[in-house]
Amino acid sequence: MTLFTNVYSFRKVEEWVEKFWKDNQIYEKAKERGEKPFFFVDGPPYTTGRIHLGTAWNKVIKDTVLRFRRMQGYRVTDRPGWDMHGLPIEVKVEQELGIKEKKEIESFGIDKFVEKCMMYSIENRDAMTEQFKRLGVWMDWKNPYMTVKAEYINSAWWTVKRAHERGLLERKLMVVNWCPRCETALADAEVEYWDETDPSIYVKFPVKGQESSYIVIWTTTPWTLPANMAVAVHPSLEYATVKAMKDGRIEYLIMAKELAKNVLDKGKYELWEIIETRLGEDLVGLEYEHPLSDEVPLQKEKPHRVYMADFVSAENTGCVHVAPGHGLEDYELGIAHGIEIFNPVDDRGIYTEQAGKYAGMHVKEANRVIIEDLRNKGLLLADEKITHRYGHCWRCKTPIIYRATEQWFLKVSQLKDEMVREIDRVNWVPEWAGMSRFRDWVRNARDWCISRQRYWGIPIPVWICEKCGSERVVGDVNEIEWEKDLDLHRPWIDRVTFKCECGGVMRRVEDVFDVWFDSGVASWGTLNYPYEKEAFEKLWPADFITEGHDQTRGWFYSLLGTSVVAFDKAPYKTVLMHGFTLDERGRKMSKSLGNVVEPEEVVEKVGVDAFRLYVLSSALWEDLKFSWNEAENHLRVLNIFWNAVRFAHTYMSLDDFREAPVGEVELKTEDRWILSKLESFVKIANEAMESYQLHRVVREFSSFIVEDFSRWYIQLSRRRVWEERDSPSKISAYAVMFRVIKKVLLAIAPISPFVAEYIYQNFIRKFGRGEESVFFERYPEFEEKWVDEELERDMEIVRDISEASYNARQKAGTKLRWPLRKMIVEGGEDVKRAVENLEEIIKNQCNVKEVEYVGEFQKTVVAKPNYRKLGPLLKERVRTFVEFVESLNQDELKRIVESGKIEFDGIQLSVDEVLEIEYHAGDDYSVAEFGKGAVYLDTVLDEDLMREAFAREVVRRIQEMRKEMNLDVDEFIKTSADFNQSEVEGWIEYIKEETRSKEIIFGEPSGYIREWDVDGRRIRIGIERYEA
RNA sequence: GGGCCCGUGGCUCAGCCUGGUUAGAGCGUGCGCCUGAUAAGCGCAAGGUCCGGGGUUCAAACCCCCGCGGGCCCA
Repeated sequence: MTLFTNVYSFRKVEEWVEKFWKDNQIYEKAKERGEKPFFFVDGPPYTTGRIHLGTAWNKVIKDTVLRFRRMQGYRVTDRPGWDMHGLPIEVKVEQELGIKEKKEIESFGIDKFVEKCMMYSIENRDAMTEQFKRLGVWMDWKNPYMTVKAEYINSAWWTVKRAHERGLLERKLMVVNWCPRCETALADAEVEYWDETDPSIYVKFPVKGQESSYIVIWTTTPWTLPANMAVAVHPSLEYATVKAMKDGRIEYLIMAKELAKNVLDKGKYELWEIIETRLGEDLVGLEYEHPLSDEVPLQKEKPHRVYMADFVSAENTGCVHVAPGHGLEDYELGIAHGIEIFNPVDDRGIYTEQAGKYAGMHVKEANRVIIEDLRNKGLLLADEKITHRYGHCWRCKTPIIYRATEQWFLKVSQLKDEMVREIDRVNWVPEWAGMSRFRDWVRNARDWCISRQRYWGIPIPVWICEKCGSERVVGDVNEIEWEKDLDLHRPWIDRVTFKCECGGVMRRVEDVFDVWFDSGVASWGTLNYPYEKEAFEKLWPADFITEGHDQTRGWFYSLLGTSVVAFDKAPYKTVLMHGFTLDERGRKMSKSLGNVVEPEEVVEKVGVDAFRLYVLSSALWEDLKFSWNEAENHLRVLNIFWNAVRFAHTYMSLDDFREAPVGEVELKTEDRWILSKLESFVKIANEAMESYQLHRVVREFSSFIVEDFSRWYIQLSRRRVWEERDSPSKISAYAVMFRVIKKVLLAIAPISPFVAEYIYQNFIRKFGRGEESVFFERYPEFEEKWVDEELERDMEIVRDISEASYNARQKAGTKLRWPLRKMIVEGGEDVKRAVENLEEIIKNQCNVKEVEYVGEFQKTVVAKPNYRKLGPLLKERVRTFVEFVESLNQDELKRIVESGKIEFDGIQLSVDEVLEIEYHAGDDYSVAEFGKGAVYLDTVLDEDLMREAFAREVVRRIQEMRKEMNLDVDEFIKTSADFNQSEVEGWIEYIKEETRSKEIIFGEPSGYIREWDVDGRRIRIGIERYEA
């Protein structure tokens, strides 16, 4: 392939570079480089089988940071991780096998089921690995950490043992989120909330021994009523006993006073009055009969009373139905007062025999039956529907229930202070990610339920003696016999038993870990600690981790929790929190919305480098609204960069250029300027990379390449590359371009590695010396000695002046190709200095023969009377006023304008009102303003200028024709044209030189002939190859 | 209901931490220009209640408070 094709073909670049890296084992070599350790821990993606835009973004950030650190000379830990256990995969495998219930898994065979899960997760891992590689992510793909491996399981077991030793592991009855389909406990983090419509009922609980007297409660979960054990009221809330009539019957209802009207309306009571009020605390001890005691006979035996609780609020009825087996607050109240924790619901969400009439019924269908029963018994005060946010299982989307069950907990609520202390020591990017968001989350931390009643997970390493109940926590996989990773999983591990000191047999508890616990031990699991100790002792804690903001409550938290349990220390030093990927309108990407953009599609369309550049182009912690347009824009930036390099490459090749230090060549002003800008860019790039503000690097790169290098420096320098061989000015231009390209390349190599490596190999190493790979270079350092801030400021002004001059030309309709005699620049001292220092550049860029600075341009003030205002004011004197104004000379006018007032015939008038003031630069000048001044362009073309302009028009057209003929850049031609020689008199040599014409014949054109229209004038030009 | 974040031309985003000329860029639109890096590029123009309101200040897109809208997390 041609090394620098005229169009930047990212696909060819990627292919070439991929092959280069592979053939030369570049990654493997890079991995072995570096001195100081940089310990990175990969947040393990769950093995779903496909990466999405967010996962791609995540790994691109990681890869960029790691490449940057490598270029700084660090020895980087780049082990990727895979989160392979857990319900999501179990659910997928169940679907594949057509399994609907948990017990079918047992009949299918836990061993076969778990093997399937293993296979499935490995297949997914492989597919995702390929996707990540395609994004240029350099990680140790051959040696990832996997939560299913023995070494990793060992890390988890060891951690639990540590918790056990510190008294932080506890088995207790607790109300937990429960998925009745998956038949397991769920962590808070595994519950998803969305709107659900449920019953909203008001129920009357008969007060014991008082005819027609009731306590009114409200609930959205009628199915929990069979387990009702108490009613809670707020101690300081005012409660009323209401005498109410409905259908001719009188009832006495107890509820919060302020809510009574609302409740009674719902109950359609015809008449009512408050007969008594008392505080909640005075209701304590009041006994009532269970509303379903006929249906649930067990309830007849149990006591039911009113208790007070602070969690009660003045909503609904102010009396809260308490079922300690089905609610966390209920449970806590129950424990505090010794109320029985009654739970007549089994793992599948089906009532047990204890539920009497409802036994065998699913709780959700029982809702309806219970409501009917209450209605029939006259205990249903009102029956409505409510739409509210309700929790669901994150995997199978089944609505969760709350159940009191025996679970294993890590007592992290005891470690809150330590965790907060550690959070403060971490460098959070952005700062608020840790300081506000995460701190709040940790302050509310509850004990972490780490047990799940499932199959595909790390088995909880606790064995309990059947006889004496003593516990053994295994902290090392080698305490048991095993050969392969699967042996450590269920069901094989369940067959392992120990002999207890008492002579009994110890069996493992059947639970497996919450998957969040798996990834929570990653900071040492990735180092195989404690299976291997050396790396851990050298590296831990992590220098850097990064994940999306959902991981605040997820991985950031689980890592911190396990780490404080095990080491009383945060496992990371810097945490970068990034955003979510949304669609262009800011909505979540989802299959149902049909707005999912796959990373592959993007890479297909704009290439890996542009993709990476794009996703790193805006603040990382903000959500990324994916926009095709923006992605394509970044391809455009790379294309400009490519063209700039191609430009340099073309001429350096022709001249066999060899790298020359810019310190040893004669620099022109523009050279010193671009070198200064280059250093400013490098400085920002370093600072931004170091502080993980990757988007600043991207932005500075784009603006430096597009604005400074391509649009300005190369434009200023193009003529120099056409100078004769060995011209010092040409060599210095080459030297400067070489340095600029090299430093810029190195600076963005971590972000866009393919194009950087390509240019490095085919440009830098062609004209200069270099390492085997761009990634073996040091990240470019800021060299202050090249910075010239004054020059940068001057040039900024010059660019403004040039732009203004283009503007002025546009107004006057004078093409830039036409030379003009003179331009006057008006402005302050800084403008003066810029014009003086950079006069040549201005003349060149603005195509003027002379540029002159003035502090203030002499303008003519023109005052036009405003007749509409003058008429009513002056009536018949208007005419004399106008004559008066016309009689004023320039000095007088200026004075009047300055003072803002004009005296006429004894009255004072406001200039703003009666006159319209205009400033005329003179007909020959076209004016345009810029930030710090204005330019006045003399737009008159005299005959000399006309000839030059025409000559340039001709040159331009001959060039066009050369290109059409596909001539080589340095090929000579013979030119003929049908206009008169006198029209270009004085410019013939110029035309010959510019177009490499050996001769010009004025007469009938020959060779390749074209007719042109030059500003309305028809001319014919012919060119042909010159044969020497 | 609570915590955190975001709200800047039609669209995507800088700027806000550290207040200070006329609030920038790209895309899109219109009109031009340039061109041997040009299947490119460049300029100009139109387009902004910087979400709203209040406060602090000589001065607020920026700092503070209160709302509104969106996102994430939680209850």
